Amino acid sequence: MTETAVEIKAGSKSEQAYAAVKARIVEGTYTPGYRLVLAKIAEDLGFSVVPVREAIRRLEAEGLVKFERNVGATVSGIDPTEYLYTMQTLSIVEGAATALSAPLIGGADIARARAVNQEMRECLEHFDPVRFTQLNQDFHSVLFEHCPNPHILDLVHRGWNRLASLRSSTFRFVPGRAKESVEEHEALLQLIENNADADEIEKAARRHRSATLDAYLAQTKH
Amino acid sequence: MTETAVEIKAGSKSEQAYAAVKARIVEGTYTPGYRLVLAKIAEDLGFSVVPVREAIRRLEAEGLVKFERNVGATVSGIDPTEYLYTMQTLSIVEGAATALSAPLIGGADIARARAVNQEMRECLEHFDPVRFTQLNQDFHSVLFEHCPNPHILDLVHRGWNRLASLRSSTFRFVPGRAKESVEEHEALLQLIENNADADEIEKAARRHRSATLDAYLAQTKH
DNA sequence: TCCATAGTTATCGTATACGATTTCGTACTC
DNA sequence: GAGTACGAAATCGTATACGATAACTATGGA
Repeated sequence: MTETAVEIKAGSKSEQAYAAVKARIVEGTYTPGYRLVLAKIAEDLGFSVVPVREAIRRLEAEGLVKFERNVGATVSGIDPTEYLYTMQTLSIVEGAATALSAPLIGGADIARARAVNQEMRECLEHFDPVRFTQLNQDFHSVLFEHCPNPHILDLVHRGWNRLASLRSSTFRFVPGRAKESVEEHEALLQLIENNADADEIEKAARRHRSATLDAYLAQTKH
Repeated sequence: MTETAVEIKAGSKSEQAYAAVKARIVEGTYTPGYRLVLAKIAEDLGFSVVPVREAIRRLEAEGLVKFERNVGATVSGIDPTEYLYTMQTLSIVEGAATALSAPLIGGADIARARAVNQEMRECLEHFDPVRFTQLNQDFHSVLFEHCPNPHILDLVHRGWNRLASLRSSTFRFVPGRAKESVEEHEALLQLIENNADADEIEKAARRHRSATLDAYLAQTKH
């Protein structure tokens, strides 16, 4: 009886394993290339391998893990090509998510987003890439929390997870982009506030993402 | 030695099971609501339940199957809300896929697409909804086969699979839409042929999908 | 007659076990 | 010394087995 709550929260071992491994990947404990040995993970968690296998397979479907037959699973890295694909896709689904959410975003949401954005500005000055990246996600979460289409929202989240291993790399490697980003946030908020055309909002949101991609490409091309 | 080819083709049992069940769902052998009993499927295929479980989980991740803990798996149906979400998402990703592919589509591709579209016209006259739906997919496959972003292409395919259970329902239930669709195909081809603006192509492709959704909504609203 | 409850059955969830495959290391040959 | 072949260790893939959970059925009481 006393443990019912815990059990409900825990869910099946397969799900626990999924959540555990995913968390380790997203938070960076398991870095790209890390070899995920089923038996080892199972032992760590105190489970058998069967639920762990299921978890890995699920992560594979989300692109976080590469699972090769009779060889094993490794944490997916993001090579430049993958990065391009992912950012391009994110640009599209974030654009759509923003446009769909915009009419549902109220004054309180805008205020919250502004507060987050303000904190991001401060992170710029104190040079705190980790917090900046977290806040960046928070900012967009505020925009998307009213998104009327859960499928699209799901695609956004998958993209974010896929990029998780690059945590704050843009901030570090593409100087100036972070500052631009903050300004684009404000511009986006104003468009939403003024009930701008859905098309215009979508384009702005898209560009916000693809500009980061472009900055990255410009940086790495030589 | 003689069986190597077969084994390679077969892949792991988990994959075989995935392919088998997916095929049965997409082709309509398992209709929405159908109860997928692990032991039964396993027996059918001659496997044990473990690889079948993995297969079902994968299908769940794609939205084709609903898997409830300690209850079992059923083939997902598409209620009007789900349909809306899926079509809206498809509209977005197909729009993007078309716009990205357009510059890579050559004269031969256009010709092929036109031939398919012509056959679709004939299906209209002979009233052949099944073939029409197949050709419709073929048409778009021609457009997308050069898509430079495999992630986006994957999203398109997932959407198609998700709609598979509704096979040809639009044709049947929304009179006139099929004819419109064929005309929009031709218009789309002309835009691509004339190297129209990417934006314009994207919008046309989007509208092509969302018009079907609108027709459906208009039909069901009363 | 209808509802509640206890027992039964069907099905799921996971552990364990073992055969299959790959990988790595070692010894042997050229 | 380099390359090949063989063998051992690690790891995966799947079958089987069993405990846990939920759905079903039948029985008794209101």
